[in-house]
Amino acid sequence: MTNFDNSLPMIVYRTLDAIMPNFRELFSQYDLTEQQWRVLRVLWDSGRVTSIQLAQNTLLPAPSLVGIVDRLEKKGLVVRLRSDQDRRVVFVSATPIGKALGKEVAPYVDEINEKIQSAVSEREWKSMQRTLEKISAHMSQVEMKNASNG
Amino acid sequence: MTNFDNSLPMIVYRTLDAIMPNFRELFSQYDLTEQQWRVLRVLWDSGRVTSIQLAQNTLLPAPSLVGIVDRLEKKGLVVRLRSDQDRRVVFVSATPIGKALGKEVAPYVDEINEKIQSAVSEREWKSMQRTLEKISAHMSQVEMKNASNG
DNA sequence: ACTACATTATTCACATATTAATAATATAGA
DNA sequence: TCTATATTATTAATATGTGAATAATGTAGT
Repeated sequence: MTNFDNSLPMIVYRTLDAIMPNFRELFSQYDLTEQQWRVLRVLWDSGRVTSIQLAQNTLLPAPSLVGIVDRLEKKGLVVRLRSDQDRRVVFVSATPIGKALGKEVAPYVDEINEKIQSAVSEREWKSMQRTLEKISAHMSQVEMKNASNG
Repeated sequence: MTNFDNSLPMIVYRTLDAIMPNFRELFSQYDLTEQQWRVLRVLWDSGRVTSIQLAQNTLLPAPSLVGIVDRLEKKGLVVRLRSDQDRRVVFVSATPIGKALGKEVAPYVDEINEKIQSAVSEREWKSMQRTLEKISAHMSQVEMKNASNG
């Protein structure tokens, strides 16, 4: 059980359980989900972005993004625009209303993030971040789908 | 963006994206989801457990546990038993088959966990864990539901 | 131009997360 | 005993995650 409770997944899930309700409580006041806010946050300072870039920048899976962007579009916060150069590509961008909402919420998000960081020293924080990045680099399974050409 | 990419949620999600596929790949070989394995793992060395305890020990939300336990029960890996002392309470316990499966998978899970830990020194690991626990303690909103009696 | 393959976004099927509500049961107090 | 309230598990409604498949389009090579 020590083994289980001290595994990285459980450590990380406990952390998320502690911090995410703070964000969700905020976002619900603006009728946003956490994922919807992540999309707004990325579009807000990225101009227009393809679905693939959006997935990378928000860390949201592409199939989930379809529904998330659908709902944001229905609220008038973002728009989709098909590329002329490559008809497969779809650009997503925030509307003025979407950008305004993003900027309205951002200060409160920053506030929560600052409260989180204030729990530990800056050295502890950066150390933790480096440790998690080391682990990520060590564990990422790149396993190129079609690497039969080497 | 620096602010966004370096926020704890994004740091943590990047970590999960790097490590969780390793576990899921393993569990899928046994027709288990990650959540289903967490339930087996807890029941495996906890005997019988109420739904509330199961939620606490697995970190899975109670409403999700209903379906997860349903599916495990359908596979013959766990059983539900209503308490006689308190008819509201439902005990969940692993069947012999469930325990056997848990013990079969466990070594491979340990292997992945060891690989994860091997990415950093033991001092780094414990420091990271302490940092995240500090943050959790700092951010947990206890907000007792009915604290109108004080 | 044609064929084989790659890429992009989406759909599909299923499992889980989130929040609020509910049914069944328990418990304290008038 | 009766009533108000609390507790436990579950259901309901909606949103998202996961993995595989698909439609539309692009590209390289013949």
